[in-house]
Parts: sequence; structure tokens; C-alpha cells
Amino acid sequence: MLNKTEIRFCLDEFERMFPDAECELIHQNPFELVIAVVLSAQCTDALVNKVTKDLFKKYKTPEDYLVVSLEELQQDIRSIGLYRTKAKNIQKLCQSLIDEYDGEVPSSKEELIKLAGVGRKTANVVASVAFGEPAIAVDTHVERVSKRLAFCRWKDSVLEVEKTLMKKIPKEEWSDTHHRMIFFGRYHCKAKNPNCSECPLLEVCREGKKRMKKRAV
DNA sequence: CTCCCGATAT
DNA sequence: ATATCAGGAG
Repeated sequence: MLNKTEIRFCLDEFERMFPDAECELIHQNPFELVIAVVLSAQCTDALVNKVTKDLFKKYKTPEDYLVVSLEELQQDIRSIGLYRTKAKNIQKLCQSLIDEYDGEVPSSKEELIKLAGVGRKTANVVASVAFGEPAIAVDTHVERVSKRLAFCRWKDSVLEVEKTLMKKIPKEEWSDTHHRMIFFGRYHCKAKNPNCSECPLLEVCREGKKRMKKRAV
């Protein structure tokens, strides 16, 4: 695993590569963000944004999602994967907002995570992006980058990855670093063809060196 | 652990 | 054709 100095080096490089990294899910308020993040499971941000463009015109409030039938909502998000469970979760989530939170989105992770379709990752994103709470949401990119760069161990669960990152990264940098790691994973350290040959972190990346060696032979 | 699942890149 | 995508629930 990387030491303190090596991690500091990585964090600084992340900042240099992606100084303006931020949430790419288009939203106008916490409620739209919750819906967008629930929809984003196992699906690209680009597709979510395409769907929410029309969706957010039709559905403005939790009530709006409940006056339509489940089938209608399913049709409206059908081009997104896992649309049946997502539609069901969204209606249940909206009912909870009305019943328990006066139609507003709660700001604490503990409350967010109780909502249907909202797990640890989604709760962290909403708390961080909508309410400015320090958080590190471990999604597929953050997990992959953390493991390739040996910020954590290969066999760590997503929860263990999150705990390790919170321990090794200063709290004031959690949110920025989290978004920079997503950009780094999405646009550079990609799942399929990571751009190791042009990676400024190659010198501290065992995985990258391993990959470079393989290709050279 | 499996299932949910369409769009897109490779 | 297949892997992957800002995961979560049962």
C-alpha cells in the first residue's frame, strides 16, 4: 500500500489533472439530485442526463411521481437500465419524503440511506453535493482507482475502501478528491484501456507498471 | 451471492 | 459479441 508521501503526490496530481472536477449529473435542487443519483446505478451519467432532461420537466415534486402509475414512470425512464426496480424505488422514496420529511430531502447520511434505492454511495453523493457535507462516495471508478493505485487492498469491500480513504485523505479534501478520482477513473484510468503510458502516476503505480511490462513483451 | 437491464464503447 | 456504466435490495 502507498505511504503518506506517495498518496500526497497522487492527490496533487489529481488536482493538477482535473482541477474543476465536479458532479456531472445535471440537477437544480437536492430532490432532482436524489432522483438522478438513484437512476445512475450501473448506468452512465450521460444517459441519465439525457433521460432527466425530459423527466424533470414532467416531474417537479415527490407528489408528481406518485400521481402517475408505476407503469407510466417505468416507461419514462425505460432507456435506463434496471428501470423496473428504479421506478418502484423512486415511488417508494417519494412517499417517504412526503410522509416523514414534509416533502423535502433530508440532509444527513443516516436519514438518506433509509430511503428506498438509496444506499451508502448515493447517500454520500447527496450529502456531499447537495448539502456540502464532507464525504467520499465509493463508486465503480473510485473503487477501481483506489485498488489499482494501492490506496487500499485489492480484496477490500466498498465500505473498507471508503474507511481507508477517509483515514488517508484530509477531511477538507474528501469531496474534491472524490470527484477528481471519478474523473481520473472515467477519463484516464479507465476500466478497459487505462492510459498507463501517459500516466503521471506511473512511478507509484504497481498495477500500471505491470500493465506496461505486459504490453512491452 | 444473485438479480435487476438498456445504452454505449471496444 | 462482450464488458462496462457514479449500485442497491433480497
